[in-house]
Amino acid sequence: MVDKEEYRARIIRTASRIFSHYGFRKTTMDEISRALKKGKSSIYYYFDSKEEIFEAVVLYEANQLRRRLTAAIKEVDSPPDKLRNYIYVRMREFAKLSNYYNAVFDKNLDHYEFIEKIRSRYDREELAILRLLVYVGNNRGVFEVEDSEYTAMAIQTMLKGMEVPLFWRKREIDINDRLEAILRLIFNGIMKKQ
Amino acid sequence: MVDKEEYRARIIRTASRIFSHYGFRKTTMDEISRALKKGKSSIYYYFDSKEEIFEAVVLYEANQLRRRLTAAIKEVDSPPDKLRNYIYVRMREFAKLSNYYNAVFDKNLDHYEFIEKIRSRYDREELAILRLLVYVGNNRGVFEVEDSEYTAMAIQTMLKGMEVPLFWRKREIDINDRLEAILRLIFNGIMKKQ
DNA sequence: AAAGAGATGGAACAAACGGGTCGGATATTC
DNA sequence: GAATATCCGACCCGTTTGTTCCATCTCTTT
Repeated sequence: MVDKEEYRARIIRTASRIFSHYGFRKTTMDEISRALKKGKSSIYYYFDSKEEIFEAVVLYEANQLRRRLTAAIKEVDSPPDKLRNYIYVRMREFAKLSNYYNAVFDKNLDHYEFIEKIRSRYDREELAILRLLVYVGNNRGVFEVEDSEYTAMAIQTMLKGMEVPLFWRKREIDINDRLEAILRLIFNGIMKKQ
Repeated sequence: MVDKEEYRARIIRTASRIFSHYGFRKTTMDEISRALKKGKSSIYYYFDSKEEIFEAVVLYEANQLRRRLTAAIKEVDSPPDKLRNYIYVRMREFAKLSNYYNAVFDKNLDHYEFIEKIRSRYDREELAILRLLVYVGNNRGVFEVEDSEYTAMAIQTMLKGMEVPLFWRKREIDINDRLEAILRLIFNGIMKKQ
């Protein structure tokens, strides 16, 4: 009763590890159960289907992502450092998550409208974070922008733009260069000239 | 005629990329052919079976490994640096190769005696490299050991010991700590005290 | 342009795989 | 020892996948 929820969590963590490596399609229930040292059918006592596990995993990963991003921001104090940290961690984490995306875009993406939900909620949250960062930096006089809201949206657009090659290209070419370039662009366009 | 061999090489490189990510079992012929932008059946004009491709890939990777290891040694001059470089690169490359191993140990390992051949040949080569490294270091007075041969064997044993958690454990715990510890051990047991 | 070798891919197939079900075994709780 | 919670072996059946066959296509060579 009590530890049923705990066991669900354990399944989620284990499945997450395997999903993130092989994607949804290539991960089998047999593998998950073997990793848990349980019979395949036992898993169905905790979850109704493979997809349900996947949903739970995606939700779990989304929360992890949120945790890490907020941690990255709290780690440093100045707004530019916060922003840089945020972008770095975001890149790193999204790269790790790319297997989920590949899994989703493999085929039949119709079944995964729940991801869109998570996604759009995350978008709103991210925008709020960016807006706050820009706003505070502006107040402290280290940034100098007209409108925090629209600047935050512009930054988010760039970040989203960086996801595309991350999720669609095979060869991981120049990701770091690209990251540096975008950071330079953001900061040179945002930092107060003196 | 001429470029048939070239095309085989291209298939090997492409298949290698996919195999190294998903292992033998989870990699499908369809994936390989799609990555090559060819029909699935066309591949069979160049290779007789999936296993034959896999064999070619393993051979190819073994050669790559050799190349990188010798390069790592040539990169620096002093024997301790050479040894450290060698071990670092060995670790890194073996970690990358772990998927091949997982593929092999998945099931039916009986079919893969050709890997044992490659492996034992590689063992002999590695021992020769280590022996030479220790020997030269000894001559230059930076190492101080009784017998190069047996010292080299001891080092090789340690390195092999490090493969075990790499290939069998799920969570990649403390690999770097372990590496550092082993490096310290080797050097403190080997460096000339002054 | 005919012939023929080199190369390609669509379609079909048998075998294996894999998600999910079911009935019962085993453990735990009361 | 009944009741309940948890686990699993065996099975089902639609799908996947390695491989083959054969019709086509491309490009020399004659």
